[in-house]
Amino acid sequence: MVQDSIRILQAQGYKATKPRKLVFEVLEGIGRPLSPYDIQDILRARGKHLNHVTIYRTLDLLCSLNLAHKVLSSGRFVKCSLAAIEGCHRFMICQQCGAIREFADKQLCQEENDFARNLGFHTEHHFSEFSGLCSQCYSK
Amino acid sequence: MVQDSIRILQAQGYKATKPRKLVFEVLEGIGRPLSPYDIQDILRARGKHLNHVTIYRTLDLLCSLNLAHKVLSSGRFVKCSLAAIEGCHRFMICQQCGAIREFADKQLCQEENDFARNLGFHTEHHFSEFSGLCSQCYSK
DNA sequence: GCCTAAATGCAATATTATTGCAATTAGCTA
DNA sequence: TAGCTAATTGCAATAATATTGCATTTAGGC
Ligand SMILES: [Mn+2]
Ligand SMILES: [Mn+2]
Ligand SMILES: [Zn+2]
Ligand SMILES: [Zn+2]
Repeated sequence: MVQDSIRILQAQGYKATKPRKLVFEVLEGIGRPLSPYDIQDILRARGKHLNHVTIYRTLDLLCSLNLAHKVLSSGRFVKCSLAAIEGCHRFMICQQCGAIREFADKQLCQEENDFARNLGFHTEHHFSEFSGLCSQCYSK
Repeated sequence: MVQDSIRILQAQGYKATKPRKLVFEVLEGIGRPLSPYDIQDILRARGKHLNHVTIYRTLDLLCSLNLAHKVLSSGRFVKCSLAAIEGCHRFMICQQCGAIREFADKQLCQEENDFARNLGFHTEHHFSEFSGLCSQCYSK
């Protein structure tokens, strides 16, 4: 819900502004990764006009609060679908249809952290995206 | 060695051109991730002038042959340091000093593939970057 | 040395992202 | 509810990153 996210913003001392609500509504409603300019176009089509700088700033804020994520392999943004689930949030992305699914797994993270630790590296965050075929596309 | 990589290019039917050697020399020599324009600047300082389009095209080629990789979290490029090692190549990147280390681990890949498979996803490639502290920076 | 497919350079253009500053607004307080 | 103020937004300029089509050059085979 947009409402929930807005409450989180406010709880952190950020204002619940109209532009922020609009950007979040788009991310929530569309469900797939969008570039800042995609978001601007979608809003324009709805008769709402936002400066792209505002959109960038809003996305930065949402990402900093883990309410959204930047998908690095495409440079686009999605709403986080895992709410308050701890640990690093990852994506599986179908290279055929573009479907994206977010997941988290503590054990996987732990194994990666341990592996890195053995090499002397202290991990604070994982970026991790799987590319492949979703079940639908695979069965074709 | 630049020589080895050039041989791989040729083995695939690509020409061993001067621009390609120059770009590869820079990646090899500098050792840390560089943007296409960084590479252009470095070459310019050495009295060599390459069009940025050529650099982009060379980097695309090198990446397609896994002789280099794009580090997605920064958008920069590094020479592959794992030569012919199978499986997906990952990075650990120190957020303090920028040191980058490439690694591969079959078991980690297998566990990730299995995990995704359980969710119905058939993985073809992992993209994965760890962010944290290298041993040097950690001990400070 | 010649030939040709492959690669490069160039110019234009598109896309993505950031900055400083003036104008506006959300949320607090009286 | 009106007024206040820090936070936020819009605007304009600019930077950084990336792609395209086409004319020119070049590597590598003959
Ligand atoms: Mn998430
Ligand atoms: Mn590699
Ligand atoms: Zn699919
Ligand atoms: Zn370090």
